[in-house]
Amino acid sequence: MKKVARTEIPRKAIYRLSVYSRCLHRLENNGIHTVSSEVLAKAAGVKSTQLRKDLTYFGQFGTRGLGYDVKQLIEMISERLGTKSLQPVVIVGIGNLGRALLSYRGFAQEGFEVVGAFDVSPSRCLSGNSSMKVQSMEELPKIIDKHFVKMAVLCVPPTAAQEVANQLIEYGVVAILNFAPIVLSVPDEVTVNNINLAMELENLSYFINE
Amino acid sequence: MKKVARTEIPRKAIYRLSVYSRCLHRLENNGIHTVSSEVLAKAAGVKSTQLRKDLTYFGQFGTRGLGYDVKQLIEMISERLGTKSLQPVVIVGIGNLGRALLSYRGFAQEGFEVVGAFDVSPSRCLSGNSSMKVQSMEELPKIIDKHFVKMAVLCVPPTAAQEVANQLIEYGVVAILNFAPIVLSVPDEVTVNNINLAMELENLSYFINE
DNA sequence: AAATGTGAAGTTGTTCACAGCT
DNA sequence: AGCTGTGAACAACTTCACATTT
Repeated sequence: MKKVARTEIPRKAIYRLSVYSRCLHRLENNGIHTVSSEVLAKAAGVKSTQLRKDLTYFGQFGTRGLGYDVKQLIEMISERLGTKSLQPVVIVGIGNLGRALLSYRGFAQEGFEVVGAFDVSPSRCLSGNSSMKVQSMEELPKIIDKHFVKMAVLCVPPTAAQEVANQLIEYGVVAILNFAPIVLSVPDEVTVNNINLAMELENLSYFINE
Repeated sequence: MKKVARTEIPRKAIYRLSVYSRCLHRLENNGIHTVSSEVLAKAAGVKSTQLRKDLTYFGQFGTRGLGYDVKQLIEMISERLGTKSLQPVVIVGIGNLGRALLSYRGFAQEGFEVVGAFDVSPSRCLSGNSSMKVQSMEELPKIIDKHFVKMAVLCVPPTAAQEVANQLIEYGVVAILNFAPIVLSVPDEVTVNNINLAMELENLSYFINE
């Protein structure tokens, strides 16, 4: 029975908030201080009515006849998304994908700090061009505790994914970005976002046939 | 006015087809030949009514009182998804992510063959543990032509993404898996699936706050 | 005049209830 | 009896139309 007030905000609206945020940053960099829903919506690839509706889920931020204050909207969104302060993240499973994510500069840019990289056999993982040391799974609880980690990126093989997820949750993680192609079963209070490359490709494949 | 009959199939249903397919393969490996919508739905993490509805978008495949023939359903789905034969794919932009995808074994497993890897400066890309040679962008049209490539994975920096997408489309690509965090504008007949790591993280971040 | 905010209408997707096979 | 297939009810999300504010 938690997130009562929040549940009524469509999940898709929250995704769009991220898009708006990116567009707003571009506008800000171009020295633009005020933007109408019409213009921002176009930049984000949505209808202006949808943008306005999305924003009203969180309050009223515009000035009628004028539009929205770019800086203020950015503030508001990053507050609502919880990206105002650096969010600590661990990456578990340093195979090809895990390694790529470790050296992905985007994390820091978007307000996430990778505070740990873990693998069952850390020695196997040539850490590549990343400076982060890969640690064994035994260190996981320590690091999660020390940095108050709430978020994990899961790149282990599908066979290990559920077990590792269970561990993460036990140690206090409440949000998992799951790259393993299986359906994780987790308690209600844990949020899982799945990224499944094979599924995306198969989906595209469908649309190729006419 | 194309895909008239297909447009009415919800895109989400097509994604779920991929999930069902994976579950069915697991069942098949366990020597199970027949499955009810109830059981398969549970494995896929959906309601049984939804599974049945999804399948009826494509026809009738079950036997009342009995269930579905596992093998036959697998056949049907792979046919509808267009994964019966190997689908050729090119990867453009061999940075960290591109390199990871190049050495990702999942592609072949799921019916996709990477027939080319491209980058503006191929020499920069230490091809890592993959055996595939990285080629310069000039080779792109040749390879697309030679292998009848319809699908591309786009891993270039956001500033280059639109331009490269335009090229791909010009050369005949009609489906793009886009990792660049921008909204690509493409003609109607081209399908784009976006994967945006930052957005997924931000989205999770929202759910961490209670 | 210009642009937001929002109830109501419309659209899309999901679940129910049950008829219809095997 | 058991389980699929499906029209109808329902729920979620999007778009419209317009009242409201600056």
